[in-house]
Amino acid sequence: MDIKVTFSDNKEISFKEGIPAIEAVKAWKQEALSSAVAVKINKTPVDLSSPIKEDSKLELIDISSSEGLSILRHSISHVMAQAVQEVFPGAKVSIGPSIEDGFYYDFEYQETFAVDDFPKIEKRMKKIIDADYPFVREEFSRAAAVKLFEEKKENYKVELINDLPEDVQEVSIYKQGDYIDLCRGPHIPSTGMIKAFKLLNVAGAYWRGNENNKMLQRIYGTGFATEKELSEYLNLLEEAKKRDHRRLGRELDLFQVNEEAGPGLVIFHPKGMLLRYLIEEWERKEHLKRGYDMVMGPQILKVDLWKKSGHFDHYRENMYFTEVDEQVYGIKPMNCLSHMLIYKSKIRSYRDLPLRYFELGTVHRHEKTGVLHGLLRVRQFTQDDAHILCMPEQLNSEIRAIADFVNYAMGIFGFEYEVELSTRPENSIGSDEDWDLATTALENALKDNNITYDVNEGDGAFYGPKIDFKLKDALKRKWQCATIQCDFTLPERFDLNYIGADGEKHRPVMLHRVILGAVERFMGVLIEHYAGALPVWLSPVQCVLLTVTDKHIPYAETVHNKLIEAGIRSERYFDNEKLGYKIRQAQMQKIPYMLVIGDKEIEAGSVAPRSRDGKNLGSLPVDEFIALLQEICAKKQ
RNA sequence: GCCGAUGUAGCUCAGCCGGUAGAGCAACUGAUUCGUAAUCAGUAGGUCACCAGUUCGAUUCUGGUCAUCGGCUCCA
Repeated sequence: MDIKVTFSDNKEISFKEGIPAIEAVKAWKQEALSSAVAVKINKTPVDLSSPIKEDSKLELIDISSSEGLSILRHSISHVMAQAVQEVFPGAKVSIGPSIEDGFYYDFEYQETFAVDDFPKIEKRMKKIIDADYPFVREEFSRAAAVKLFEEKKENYKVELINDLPEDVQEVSIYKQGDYIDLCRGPHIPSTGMIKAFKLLNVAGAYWRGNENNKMLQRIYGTGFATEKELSEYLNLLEEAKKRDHRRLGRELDLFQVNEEAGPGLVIFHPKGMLLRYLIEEWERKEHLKRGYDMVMGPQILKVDLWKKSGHFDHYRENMYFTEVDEQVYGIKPMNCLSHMLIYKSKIRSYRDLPLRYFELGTVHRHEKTGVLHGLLRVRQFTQDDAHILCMPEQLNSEIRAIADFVNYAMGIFGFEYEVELSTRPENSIGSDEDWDLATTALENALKDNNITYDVNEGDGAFYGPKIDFKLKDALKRKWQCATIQCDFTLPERFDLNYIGADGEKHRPVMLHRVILGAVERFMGVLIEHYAGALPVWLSPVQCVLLTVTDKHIPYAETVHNKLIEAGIRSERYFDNEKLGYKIRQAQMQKIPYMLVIGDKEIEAGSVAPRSRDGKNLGSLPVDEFIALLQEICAKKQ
């Protein structure tokens, strides 16, 4: 029987039923095959060798597409697994998917793999690639597959098969050479198609991502269609290293994390503190503009209050405690408690709502040692925190206002972000009804505002669901900064009320939210985002005066005073060095403007600005330069 | 917390098989007074992360602790 195949250019060709996709493609466009890794038959990605069984739409998956690349990388991970098992007999395989920038494969092996083993493994991989083994797909019954992997002592694969849903009767396996792996596919036609790959690092990883399970050894690698793309990617990794905020923090003298002081505790140096001050000042003004009240609570509160809020039961392992006069106090890991007490200090009317309490609140959290990371993950940090107490019917507009605020703020810094809705976790407090209400409120607000979002099941806070805003840094890592959490529970536990229009008591709803998140983390992300070259309005030093010789110092002093007077953060660099040297130093400090002062400038009463991107702005009267800088700052550039 | 790696001068890094340490840059001093990314010379600087053990002797070997890095888990 003949079947009809429609290609991507809408051309239709008839074939015998069961013809391999690759043969059909040959009849259509032979040359398209050279860079095709797989095909989609009626939108389902399958191997090029797959038979076409019915009238179908056929699309090629090219190696240059993101889908094609991920198939290629998945295939490389199989080749790596084969190589690892050949080099290290007895190594057990588990899973090996493609990921955003490459792939990994998790192994169990009695000895530990080291980066030094990579050349051996890579050499073996090359051999496998040169042999050009085809990837052969076979269907197995569940039982036969279990038997096969049991014989091979691949207990992780057996576990994977046994955990498949009951209605799954058949599984597919892939072979290349002597290597057999349980895999859904699709794969590239043969190993010879792999042109560029590299193993990157080894790390421990829990089997199935569960910390109660055995830890396996994960080898990370990456692969590309061409050598050129691979080397571009490796260069990018090098570049990313250069903009690591920990390195820049030291080079630009912004902050330190000192072993003597303690892990995860940041010490801000003058320039770092100035940056922080500038961010915080901007934020305070933005909050006042948007109807927030500034408040401030104490750093420690009696343990009973933490018991009342539920933190003691659900967050204790992350908290620090201290004892004063035989009374136990909890050092705050969150700012909400004081804000609750402020609300409770008076009888509130529905006319008072919403109330928006804002605090740059410093909190302490006992984070596990292994997660600490520069400014991005610390044990003491300051949140730009606010708690909004409102009537349920005000939730939607409040959430909208926060989302607008976040959007505005991220726009200032030029960050892209993604939105996630996180739902009820296992260890949580409150009734199902309240969780439903809260989750629906967040969801509706997102929908009403046409905000696209993903759902993150079970990832909410213990007291309520949340909307997370994840922004992307220079290394494409996503960082949670802004978040909105909807909470019916704390108002209940603290018995918060307002008097409604009906004269009766009602329960307000609370939103917890942050815009930048933690100031420390945000600064870390900012530093990487700008590669240390902060915009002028945030630069701790906005311009530096460079004298050509000592005799230019008196004039440069008068210019400096004028700049300082005008509120510009100017620095003097009058050292007895050649101009080129001073420019290099200023350049490495990423100071936005270098003002060269020599005979010409003294004569003209001007400065000669050079921007850090290497442009000379010619000779400019001092007042004009001041006006220029002020204009740039006003535009938050 | 878990897996692995690492810890030598302010920074980046050498230091073979155990005999108490070097380089470049930075710093300091002097000379030089110079026009858009490194002037020259000299000087100083280290309990080799910390604590034990093995040894005649440990930066080097062994064990432990702490910290950092790459991941996992967790998270602002």
